[in-house]
This record gives sequence, structure tokens and C-alpha cells, in this order.
Amino acid sequence: MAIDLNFFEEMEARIPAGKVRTRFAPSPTGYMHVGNLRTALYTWLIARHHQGTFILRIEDTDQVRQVEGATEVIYKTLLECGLDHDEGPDVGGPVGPYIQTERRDLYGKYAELLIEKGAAYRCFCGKEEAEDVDVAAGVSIHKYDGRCSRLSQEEIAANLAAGKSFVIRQKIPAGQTTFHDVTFGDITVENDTLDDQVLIKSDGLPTYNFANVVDDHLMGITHVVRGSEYLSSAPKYNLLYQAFGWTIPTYVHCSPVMRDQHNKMSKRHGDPSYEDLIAQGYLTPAVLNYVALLGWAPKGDLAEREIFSLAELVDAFDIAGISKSPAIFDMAKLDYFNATYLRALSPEDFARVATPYIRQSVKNPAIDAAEIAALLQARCEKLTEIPEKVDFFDALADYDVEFYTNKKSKTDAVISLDMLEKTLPVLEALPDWTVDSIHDALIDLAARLEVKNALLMWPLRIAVAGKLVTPGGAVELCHILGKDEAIRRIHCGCALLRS
RNA sequence: GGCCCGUUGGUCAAGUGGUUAAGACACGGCCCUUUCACGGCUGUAACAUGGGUUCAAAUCCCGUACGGGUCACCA
Repeated sequence: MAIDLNFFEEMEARIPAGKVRTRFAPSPTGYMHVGNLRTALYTWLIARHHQGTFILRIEDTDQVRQVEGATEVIYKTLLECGLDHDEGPDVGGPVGPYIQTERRDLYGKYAELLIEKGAAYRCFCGKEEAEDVDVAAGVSIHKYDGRCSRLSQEEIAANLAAGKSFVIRQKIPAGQTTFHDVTFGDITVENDTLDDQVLIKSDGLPTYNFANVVDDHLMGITHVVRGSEYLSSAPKYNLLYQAFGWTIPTYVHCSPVMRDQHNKMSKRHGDPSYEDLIAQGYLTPAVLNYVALLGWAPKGDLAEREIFSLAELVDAFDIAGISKSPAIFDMAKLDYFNATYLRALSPEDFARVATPYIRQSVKNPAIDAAEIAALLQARCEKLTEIPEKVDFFDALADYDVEFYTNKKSKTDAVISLDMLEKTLPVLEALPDWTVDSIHDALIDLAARLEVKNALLMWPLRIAVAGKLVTPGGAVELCHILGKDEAIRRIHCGCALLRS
């Protein structure tokens, strides 16, 4: 079989040199795992930190796991997160195409080149001939014995002529292989523990491992960021790079994001994906910030800092800060980050994001959602908590008279009724209904009655809200409800207390 | 089972031979206060384990335990 050397030279000539180039290479599964998001983030961060190029490549060589619309999810998520790519299927670039199935002819040629170099061979064995070996009770491993690597040229030609289907396997040489990883250091393995892995499947498509090596090289990738589950295949990658005579990229393996001590985060086990988190009321920057810190920590002066915008992460990100051990995803800490981001929003921005949630339970158009939002901003960790916190604005639900009894405020039913009855005329007489006027009138009343503010405010707040815990105090709630409604509710409270 | 990797409070983590072993979340207490929050102050809590090396070890070496990964014509 003739090898067209010009082709390879042309491919080499396309590779941009001299700059950091990284790639995010997801398979289109239809959603973004948290672990994937973190990989994308780190990959993007490395590129941006070094003023390099960030590339999106779609790895869709698994024909049986195609999901409709899955690539759109990837574009949408990256866009939403601000992880913009410089090259990719949608924007093009010098080393395209950026979708693996569109590159399918390439891999075969490189596999042929490898055969030519003696680093790969055709294997005519069926799947069942490369059988499993039992090594212990219930445990079997799979290692091909390499018999086809010993086929003569005549036997190969005969098989080919007979139209027998084949795969192309990597020929692992004797010896040992050492590779370097940024996070794990140098790792050495004996080559005889490595399998003659399949490079090209019988359907002509490459396996992930082969496509990855070829594409990363052809796209000029300088830093390969991936999960630590690929750590054990790294030596085989090196052998491939060496066989081709290509420069080995910098490996950055990241330990997984775990749900608990034993399990990775997984959609299958009901763990939230990125889009689930957003639907649960988390803000994108908060999720990114938290995820960035799961498995990476800033160095030096920044070591005590936790809140980083994307731009600040670009500045601070250093691959030396990536940790080796897996990190457990802690929802409580995500809540904290989200709360912090929610509070950092300007009141206008907060009102804008909170209003849809407020309107889920407050339908009355006379009630000002922005005013409620102002009360909510310091009081919620997730936007989805909002509806149940504000449901009393629309309608006063039945509540327990016991609510009027509170130890700290020193109130009980008798005192509460007394306070409400004394509050009523004061509020009714108020000429204008502003937060300040209500506040001043009530504080003044408490002073005249010589009671603590709490003794007066507690019953009032219970009467207007019918809830033990409310966003905002009696004054704010009265104002939002409006004079008529507030007074009507106080009358209801009196009636309840008299019964 | 082989091979590879990991192990600092409940969680995320700083730490690179000499530190009172940071910080954050969570949890407890106090203050503030018109409920709850916010904010401020404060407390409990950690180097898996056994051996070395060294004047000195969370840091270096070896073993053990525990955990993870991998061993596909999946990625």
C-alpha cells in the first residue's frame, strides 16, 4: 500500500506554532457534567492565562451513543459560562474540521503510517478471539495476545484478499515508558502491562485514544487537560507520539469531582448537571467560581481568597495549583457562593433576576416586586427559595394564634391584642404611607407606651404576615401591603386573638 | 487480581525539612436587631498508620491500611 508523504507534510504545515493552544473535546451527551464543566473551565483558563488559543472539538466517534441536539447544549453552555472558543465547528479555524466524524479519513491514513513504521498492525481476529483472562474469582482482564502482529506479509495479503474485516492495533514495544504529568509528576510503567489497543475499529472509525492523539497533534494542542481516568492510558499515548516522532504535549490530569467518598458525580445517580444547577436557582458565575476551587487553589497572596470572577481567575490560574486527590462536591458550600454572588448584585440586577420567582407567588400587580426583592437580597441563598418566602403577600393564610406568643419579644396573646388595638388608630391616622412614616409612628408609639420596640413589632408582623419568619420586618411588610390591606390584616389578627 | 494514583478538621483546602499547622463552608456561642437573615466577634475540630533518614518530618524513604482509577472495536 502506497503512503502519500505529501499529505502528511501538508497536514504538518497547517499546525500553528509557538502559542499555547488548548482544547475542550467533549462527546455530545446532551448535558454538561459538573466534572466536564470544570475541565472546560481549566482548559479555557490555561489558554486565556497565556494569551493562547482555546479550541472546541466534538468527539462523536461513538456511533451508538449519538444524542439529538447534544452539540447545541455544548455551545449554549460554553456561551452562557463565558468560555468562548477561538476555533471550533461553528467558527472554523486553520486546523479543521473540528468534528471527529468529519475527520474520519484522516485517522486511517495515520494508522497506515504507523503500520509502515512498524508501530501498528492489522488484526483479523474477531472480538471473541481476543478473549478475557480470569485472574481471580469474578475478576477478568482483557489483554490481546498480539498474535496478528506475527502474521507474515503473505498471510496478511491473503486475509485482505479474502475480504476479512480487521482492526488496526498499536504494537507496544518491550521496555518501560515514563511520562510526565503536571499534577501527578513522573509516572513509569512496564510496557508489558500495556495492551495492544485498537486504534482503528472494524467500522473504519478511530477509537477515542487514537483520534485524540492524532487530533491533538494536528491541532497543535500544547496542554491536554483531562480526567485522571485517562492517566493509565497516557503511556500508550506517549508511545504513539514517539512512533510518529511528534512532540508530546503537556499533560494535566484532574482528579474527579465526587458526590461522596466513593462515587463520582453522575447524572445517572441523580447528581445535578450544570443545567440542573441553574434550574435549581444557582447563578452561573457562582457555579463557575465554586467549581474552579474544587480541585484547584490559588497560590501565594491569593491563597486565602475564594471569590473570583472569570477575569480574575484568568489572572490567578496556575496549573501548579491543581490538586491530586478527588474533591467532594459540597452543596452547602455552593449555597454559600451563590448567596455571596446574589448579594453582590446591584439592587436593580437582583430585582431583575428575582422578580420572576417573586411573581410565581405574588400575582397582585399592585404589589411592588422590586420592593420585595430589596428585602430578599440578603435573605436567600437560591432564587428558588423565593416563592415560598413571599406567598403571604397575595393572601393571608390561616395561622396559629400561638404565633403571637414569643419569648424573646416577651409577647403573648393578651399583650399582642393590646398592642394591635393600640397600633390600629395610629396607622389609620397616618396621612402618608411611607416606610419612614410608618416606622416613625410605630417607634414613637412604643416610646409613648414605654415598651420595647419588639413588644409592639412582633404582634404587628405576625398579624400582617401570618408567618413566624418573614423577609423584612413589620414596617416594610406594612408598606408593601398598602395601608388598607395592612389594616384589614390587623383587624383579622385582633379577631383571632379575641376568639 | 496486576498495574497506576491518592490520603491535612465533617467538606473545600494552604503548606515544598524548623509555623502557635492558614483560610473558607458547615456547626456552636456572643453582639447587633422589629422575626429571620445580613454584618461583626468568637469557639469546637485535622497531618490515615507503623518504621526509618535527620539536630529537626505534615513535608524525604520503605511497609501497612483505607480509598480511587485502569485492564473494551466506550469515550
